[in-house]
Amino acid sequence: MPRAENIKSADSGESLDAAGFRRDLRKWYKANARELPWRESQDPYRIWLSEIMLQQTRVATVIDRYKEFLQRFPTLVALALAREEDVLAAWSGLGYYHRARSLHRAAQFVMRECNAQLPETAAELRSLPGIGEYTAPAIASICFNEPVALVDGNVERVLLRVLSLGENKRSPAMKRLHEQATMLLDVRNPGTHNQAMMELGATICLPRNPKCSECPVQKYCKTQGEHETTARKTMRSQESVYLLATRKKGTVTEVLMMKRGAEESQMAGMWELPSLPPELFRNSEVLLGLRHSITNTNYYVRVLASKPALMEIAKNEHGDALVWKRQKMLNTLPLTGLARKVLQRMDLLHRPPVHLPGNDRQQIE
DNA sequence: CAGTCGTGGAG
DNA sequence: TCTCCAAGACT
Repeated sequence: MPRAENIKSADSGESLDAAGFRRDLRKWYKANARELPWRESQDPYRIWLSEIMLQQTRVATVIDRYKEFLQRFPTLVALALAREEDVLAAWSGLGYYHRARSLHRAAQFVMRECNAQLPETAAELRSLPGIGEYTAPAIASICFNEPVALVDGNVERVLLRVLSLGENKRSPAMKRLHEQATMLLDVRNPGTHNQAMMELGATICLPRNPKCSECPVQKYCKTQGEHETTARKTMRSQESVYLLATRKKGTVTEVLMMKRGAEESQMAGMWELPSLPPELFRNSEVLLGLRHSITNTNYYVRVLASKPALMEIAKNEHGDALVWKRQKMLNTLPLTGLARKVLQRMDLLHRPPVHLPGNDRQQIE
């Protein structure tokens, strides 16, 4: 239990040595910053892309996908001129597909209305689709040196701990976090400072088991890692069954695929394997079984091998949505993450759809 | 403004 | 195995 004598919590910002905090944080960051692909330049398009990809997505997941995406769409103009289908294909498996659609729309807007130059202030950036309260100052500070603070999940956690503000999302303290972040901001190096705050949260001030002994700003911290966490929603379970049907046309292998409706709330317009009613196949022999969790639902997935009877059921269920797709073209489709996983595991998916200049290595098999 | 939107990896 | 949740945005 916190001590009631801790009377400084209400106006904690005042009692913190902001200048010292900034200095120690900056020194630590210069010595310990991870080398990440998006830290190799300040090119606005590249920083922008990285910020969108990193939304609710781990650094380790993003690194390769970021490089591949840049190979495929090297510039803002290249992205703007692409078809949405191809943008989604490059995003396949990353999740939160509205990010890819927004990115694409914003690129088209910037190309047309801004002479292909990204706006340079947080306020202007904020009006672009997909750029919100966090991403706008991130781009503005990193690319254009605008002295604006940001609060992402990392910064929020760092500030709550350093200032001992508790975790109640509805508390007035929560609303003042941006002011606190602004107070701490290094206005001469805003981009570096903002990244340092996030880096601290991502590598030292971890949600569970923070590494306080390694923390460069431990002496400024009121809680020393004590931090309550709120309970999460429990996961639900749901079973699902998919059909994996292939056929040969001469030497060409084809796979039966299905396109999700444009009005679907999840993964609209993306491709997946034809689904079958799970209740009919409780005891069927399974080609592949796996679990796939989406938001707060665990999907227990069974994939069945093709039989004529199953084809009939699928045809009745989905009709014209079913399309035979050439196996070699599958990696150019915007596949759902689950479809990608299944096809990958069945060895039906070849290397990523990236044509590397100067790398004409042939497909294996 | 609370709900919704994906996914994979760590512990 | 199961829970947690990551550089949020949008409605």
